[in-house]
Amino acid sequence: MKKSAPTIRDVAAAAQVSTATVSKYINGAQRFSSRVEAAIDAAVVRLGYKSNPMAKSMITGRTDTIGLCLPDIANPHFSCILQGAGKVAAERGYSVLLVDGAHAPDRERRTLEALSRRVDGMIVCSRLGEADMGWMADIGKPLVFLGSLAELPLPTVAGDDHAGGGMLARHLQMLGHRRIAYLGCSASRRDAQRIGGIRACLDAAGLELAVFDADSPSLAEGERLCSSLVLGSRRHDAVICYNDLLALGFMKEVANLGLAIPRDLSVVGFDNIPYGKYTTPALTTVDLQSRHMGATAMDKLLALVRGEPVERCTRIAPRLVLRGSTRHQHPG
Amino acid sequence: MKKSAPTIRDVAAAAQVSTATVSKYINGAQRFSSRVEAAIDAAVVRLGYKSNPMAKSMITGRTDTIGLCLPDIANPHFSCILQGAGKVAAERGYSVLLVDGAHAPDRERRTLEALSRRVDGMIVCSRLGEADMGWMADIGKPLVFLGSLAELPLPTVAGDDHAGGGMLARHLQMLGHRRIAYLGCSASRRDAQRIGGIRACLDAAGLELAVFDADSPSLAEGERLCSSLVLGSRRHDAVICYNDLLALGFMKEVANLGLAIPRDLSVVGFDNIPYGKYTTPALTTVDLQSRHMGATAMDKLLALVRGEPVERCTRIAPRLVLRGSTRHQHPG
DNA sequence: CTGTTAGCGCTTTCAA
DNA sequence: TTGAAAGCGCTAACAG
Repeated sequence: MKKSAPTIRDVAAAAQVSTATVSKYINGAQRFSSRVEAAIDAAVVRLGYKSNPMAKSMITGRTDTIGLCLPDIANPHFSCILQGAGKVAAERGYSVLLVDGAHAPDRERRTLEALSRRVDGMIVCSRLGEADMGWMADIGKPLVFLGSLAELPLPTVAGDDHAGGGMLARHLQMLGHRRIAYLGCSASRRDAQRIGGIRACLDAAGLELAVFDADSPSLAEGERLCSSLVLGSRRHDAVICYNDLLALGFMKEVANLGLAIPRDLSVVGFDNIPYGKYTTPALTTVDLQSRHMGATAMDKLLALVRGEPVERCTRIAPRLVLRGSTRHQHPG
Repeated sequence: MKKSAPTIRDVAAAAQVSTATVSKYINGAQRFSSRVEAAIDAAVVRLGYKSNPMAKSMITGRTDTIGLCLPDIANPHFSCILQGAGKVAAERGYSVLLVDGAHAPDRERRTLEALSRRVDGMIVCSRLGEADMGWMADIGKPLVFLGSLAELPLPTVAGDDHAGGGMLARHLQMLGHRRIAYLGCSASRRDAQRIGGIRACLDAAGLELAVFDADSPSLAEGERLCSSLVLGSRRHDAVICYNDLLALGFMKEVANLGLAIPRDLSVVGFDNIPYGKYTTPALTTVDLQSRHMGATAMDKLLALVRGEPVERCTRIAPRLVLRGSTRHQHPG
């Protein structure tokens, strides 16, 4: 019976070499005579030696782990980002330490500062306002921010929300819609940019935009707010939702209210989550390329970790995905 | 300018006490005279001292991190499990190291063995057959398996797939369906149990079950296989899908083929992912209580980590959720 | 090519 | 109530 897991010292003793030799050989830092290498290999196998990653990390300062902080993992947009980032990390031999911002939105800073000591770098998507984020720049580890920043000099990966909003607005406008509403979520950091893109387009055409605000960008909120947009005094003929979750909830309730999409109104969203394709009608949306966004962020962060230079802002071009929830021809 | 982050030694020097005192005080392991405590507090603040978690872990052997291995994070069933587990972990001061089994299904063992050295315990959901999982019992860290096991003496948390299948079958049968098909996925470990529960129920009623097999439990596979069930020689009047993803894809394609649910056939699934409620018609399904399952597994694992005794198998009772994709009365 | 020698930052007896 | 000292398992100079 062994007292505990074998250490590098046990291996060195068994192979009749020094611990330094074992260390270098194990880490592939150096080659040795075949006799020595064989002896080490044998000892490792016989003892069932496994290097202790904590001890190693303490010395090297590297953990081969990346922290990923997302505001809501249950939102498919974010699970896809996670999936993309996780795939790249796995390919490069990194693990992912996940933080669900929703669990402790109040002490996000403390959580992330603690996290920063356990990882080689981190990708952060936060609902915090930019003014409350200054500390991120001083976190002491490479950090990639998911989303666009006006002032903060952090490397970012972001979709173009302004452009996406514009695409949606233009599309609806070309379809003949004139009374457009926006079901937004001011708690989310990209809300303002999306609204900006929509307004820029609508203003040019002399159209108004009625804005409604959800408490959270969720299915339930989409349902809850539906009637106030649809049965309100002003009859909107198109609704742009902050994201697909809101849009899905909204569409469901529209049907409950006895109206039909796109006959009575068009509905569109943001994100292109997989489920928007499976509703009836399917949801027209802006594809933010979540998976690609996650992969790109991880790529960029790992470059940063290696000390390579990176461009500060990486933009991922959005794409309009046309489906049944918008009319495909001008209304009569 | 500092050469590097302050260590416990710097704090001890600044507070004029020994490192042992600082260590014990910081960890709350012991109280000291108020003069000493104040001096340490002051030094910590002034120096901005943060304990190095790696060094600590090396000594204590604890990492305050739990490993979570899931087969597909993009599947809402699993993101909900992750969410439930992550919430409990966060509440208890643990971090979650996530492994997406899909990224390296071939070398799952190596990945998890490496992971085991970095965590205090792990929750694993695997598509491996039970025969190829013996090593999990010897991983050397507390482990909770997500799913049921016939032989392996691992603590588990699982839904009752057999019962769930039975509920679905009985429901369809009571609705008057007689030509029932199962769209399964033999690559998934729970497929056999679900089919077993369905068969047990149908056999008793002298009904046949036609079984089809998808390559993966995904939206796309549901779409792909739809026509072969629906337009095949035998006209099934009800289809039980292995999970909601398959069901959603299937339902979409049924509509494309010009048939109507539930008029022409009923469709049901497993999991109760949030999106099943937002299709038209909404999907009748078995709620496996994913979030609760994740939370329960984390709870159990943390008890194990603390060395507390736990019951070996925790079952979570499934619940039938009736919605529009099944007829609510007997057919004419 | 291989080994010696210092520690990394922290906890933990054991003494005082 | 406090501290001295001995490492945890490993890597990183620096010798030879």
